[in-house]
Parts: sequence; C-alpha cells; structure tokens
Amino acid sequence: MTRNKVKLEYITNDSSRKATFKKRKKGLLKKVEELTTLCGVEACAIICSPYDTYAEAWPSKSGARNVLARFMSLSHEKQGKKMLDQETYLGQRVVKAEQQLEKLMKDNREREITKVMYECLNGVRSLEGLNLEDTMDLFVVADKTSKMVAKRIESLQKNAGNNK
Amino acid sequence: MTRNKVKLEYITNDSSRKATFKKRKKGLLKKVEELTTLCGVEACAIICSPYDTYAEAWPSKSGARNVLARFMSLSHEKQGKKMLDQETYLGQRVVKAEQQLEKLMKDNREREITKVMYECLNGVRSLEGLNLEDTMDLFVVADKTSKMVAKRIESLQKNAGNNK
DNA sequence: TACTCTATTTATAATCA
DNA sequence: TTGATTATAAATAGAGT
Repeated sequence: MTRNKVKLEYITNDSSRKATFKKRKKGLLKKVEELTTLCGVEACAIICSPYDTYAEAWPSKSGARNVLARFMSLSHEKQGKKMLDQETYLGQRVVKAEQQLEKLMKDNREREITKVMYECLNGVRSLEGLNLEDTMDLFVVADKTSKMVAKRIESLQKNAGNNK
Repeated sequence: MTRNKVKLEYITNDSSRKATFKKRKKGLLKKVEELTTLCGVEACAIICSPYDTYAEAWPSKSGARNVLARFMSLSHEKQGKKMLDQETYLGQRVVKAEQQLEKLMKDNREREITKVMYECLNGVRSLEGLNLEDTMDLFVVADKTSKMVAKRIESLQKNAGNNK
C-alpha cells in the first residue's frame, strides 16, 4: 500500500511475504484494539499463522471469549420468548430482576471458561494447566454443546423415518 | 484518524460511535481479507456487536474454520511423537505416506464442519438447517472435546486423592 | 534476517447532501 | 440517519543498513 501500490494476490517471494505478514499482523491487532476501545465492543482476530507453531488469537482487552456464552444465553432467551405470553409477562419481571444478579455472576464465570476453551482450541494452552474447578466448568460447556447436537441428531432421524 | 486526530477512548456520543463502528468494522474486514490473500494464511475477526442481534464473525475467504481442526491434529501429532522412537521411524514413513491422502480428505471435511460449528457458536446459523450427515460430524467434533475434558477431570480427581 | 526510514497508498473523522 | 466527499492521520512497500 505504499511506495508502490500492491496487487492483491499471494506474495510468492518468501521473505517479503513474511515481512508483510509481520507488519500487517501488527496493524490488524492495533485496529482490533482500537475498535474495542472506541466503540466498546468485544472483538478478536484469529490467525492460523505459518510462522508460528500455533494459530494465534488476540482476545484484545476483553476479547471474543464471550461468543460462546452469548450463543448459549441466546438459546435460552429464545426458549423463554416462546413460552412467554402477555399475561405472564408482568409477573415475570420481578423474577427476572431477582435473577439478574445471579445471571451476571454466572455470565462472568462463563466468559472466563470460554476464554480458556478458546485458548485450548487455539493451542495456546493445554488442559494440563487447568485446576479441577476450571476443568469441570469447561466440561459443562463442552457437554452442553454435545447434548444440543445429540438432540438435533435424534430429531433428524425421526424426520428421516417419517419421510420414508 | 483524519480531519482530526482522535483520542483513543470510548466514544460517548451514540450516533458518532455507531458511525465509527460501521466504518471501522468494514475497514477491519478488508484488512483481514487482504492478509489472507497476500500471505496465504487463514484468519478471521469476531466482533460481539451491540448493533446486531448476534456476534458477527467474518471467516473471510478461508477463515478460522480450521482452528479446531488444527488443535485436534496437533493433539494427535503430539501423541504420535511420544510413541515414536528412532527404530520405528523409518518403517512408519511408508505408512504415513499411505495415510496422507486419507488425512487430506478427512481434514477437508473437518474444516467444513468446523466452519459450521463456528457459525453455530456465533449465532449466525442454527442447528435447524443442518442435514443428518453434517450434524453427525458436528457431534463427533463436540464429543471429542467433551471426552478429552472428561479424561482430564478423572486425572485431576486421582491426583487430588493421592495428595490427601 | 530483522530493523529503520519515508514516499505513497489507504483508512477514516468531520462535514455535507 | 444513512450515504458521499475530502482533508488529514495512519499504515505500509520497498529500500537502505
């Protein structure tokens, strides 16, 4: 992007490709951090780098560690909305308020664990370093996903049976 | 970054924060795609956006879909290395060559499924749209993680018992 | 190979439509 | 409020060390 305009295609020269990678990786990280700071959002970039043993992840300040947590809480919200009708709405607001604190604490924990999970998935951390509590929580997260998928399989198999 | 130099801090004004977010999100995506094209790496950015219902993920061209696949293959490689001694090395090279094609096909499939998993985790896709084959493969990936964690828990519990 | 230095290109903040 | 415009800040390709 300077001195010469560069064509947007794979850089075949090994050394200049590496140099460009290093520069742009740095630039990209900076952009991610700026976005999180300026706009108050959580963001990260993940790069499967050929120049490092592992894929690299930058969770920036707060990172993407709550992506999974969000997904899970969204599933719950959706279920909730379906069951919710106008009559029960007002009564539930009280319950909701009471549940807020508990949820906040739970969310924080889930974020922590999601961070750990991401680190494991990205190979920057192994399970060996985890204590029992963290491992248990990670298990819960992994197990949730697993069960969710199992249900879906069951549902699909039923449908397949019906269509025959 | 222009007209005026901007202080790197949270933008309190709602509309300008949103405008900046939109611009910078676009810019960041472009940078990610350029990096993948120029340097031949896989990369993505994940943003938990307050302006959209779901967290957004950009897998760019190839994306981060193989992050999990990498993690898993790394685990296997490590196990392999431990079991491998000098004597068996040469004999195994033949087997390895034969396994290459199978592995390549398997890897491609794993990438596909990892993409799907990421999309689910990021909320941009629900399990409802998956066919049986994809769901089964997703189950395998989720189940692997789950079992891995279960083993770790077992190991930790044993250690805790020994130390008492 | 890995920094440092700029000439340029690119990204974007403020402004305007 | 979203979409262009443009003046300026920031990123960076290539060269030099």
